[in-house]
Amino acid sequence: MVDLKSSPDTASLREEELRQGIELMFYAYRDFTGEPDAILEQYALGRAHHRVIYFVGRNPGISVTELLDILRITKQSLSRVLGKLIEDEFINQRANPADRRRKQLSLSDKGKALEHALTSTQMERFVRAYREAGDEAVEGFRRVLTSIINPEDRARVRPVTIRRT
Amino acid sequence: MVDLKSSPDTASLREEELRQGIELMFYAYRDFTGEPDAILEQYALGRAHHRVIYFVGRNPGISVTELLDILRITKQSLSRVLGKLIEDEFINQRANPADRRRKQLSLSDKGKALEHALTSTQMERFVRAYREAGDEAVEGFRRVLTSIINPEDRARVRPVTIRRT
DNA sequence: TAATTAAGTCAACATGGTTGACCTTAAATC
DNA sequence: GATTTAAGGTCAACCATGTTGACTTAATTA
Repeated sequence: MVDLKSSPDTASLREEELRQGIELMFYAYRDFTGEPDAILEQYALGRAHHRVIYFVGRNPGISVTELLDILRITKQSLSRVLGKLIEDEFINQRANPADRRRKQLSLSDKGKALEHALTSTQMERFVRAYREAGDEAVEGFRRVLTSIINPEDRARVRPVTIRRT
Repeated sequence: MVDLKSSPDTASLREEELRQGIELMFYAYRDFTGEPDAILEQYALGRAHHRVIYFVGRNPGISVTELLDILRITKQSLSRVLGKLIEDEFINQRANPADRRRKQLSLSDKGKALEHALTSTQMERFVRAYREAGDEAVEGFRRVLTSIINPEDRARVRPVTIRRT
């Protein structure tokens, strides 16, 4: 437990710092998802489809179960979203030859193009932010956000160890 | 425009760095909202109610229009959520004496208690993360996330200028 | 052969977004 | 004083994306 108040009426500096973190998360996430949402609308897709496209693109050959484990949604919820992406031919599936129950999901060329369009907007946002904030700040950003993630999931984010100079 | 690939087949180090930022945002936001969601369930409230409770608590006397401007949702969507919070007496409203069309929203004692319960879990997550990452990292985290926010909204996050020592 | 696992399906429902039309009250402006 | 504007609210319909629960099929493993 943490003492969040230092006096009855005034918020402590500590509390201000922590609330600032909370608000940064809210506003940053809101704006971070804004541009992709606008693109998705043109394809009659939503944010849920973006997440699937992103993680399939990032993990070619991923199975449905692995995808569920990343997204933390139910199979039924994924199936609606994934079904549409397969039907619209953004995503291909083929059986895993080693275990034919498993399906290997991957992006089609069309899917790769959309993934690029969506992710570009977010990458460009990070390019600007990293440039504005500086290399040292980027390292701090990574350290704090990694610690915000539940310990068991931290390894999911591939670490970038080599430093640019 | 930014060159996001340095070679046709292999993702560049630059692209890896940017994708790492994207994934940190996804996983951190997912876990950051997980604990409050569990508490909200006990009150038959959802994440939307949490956002309203948070920002009304943070800005006592805020008007509906100002709240809409923070949340970026429609009046109709807010009214459903806000209406329930008023009915359940988490939030009080009274007319602004200077302009009686405006309503001043504030948390009741019951609302403050819930706000505290919800926000505590997120503040404790930040306490741990700030401690793990260190003071220098915290400054970097703030700089990067601030730059991720659209410029016109950066001032919404109150800056913490005084450094702890 | 039996049990388990991966995947999928159907149905019903909840939450929290959206658009559009319309109303009331109060304040500001002509 | 009359008109316009602003703040807020309301009703209805719809949509996206999450949930639970029950059940099926095919393939692998014990």
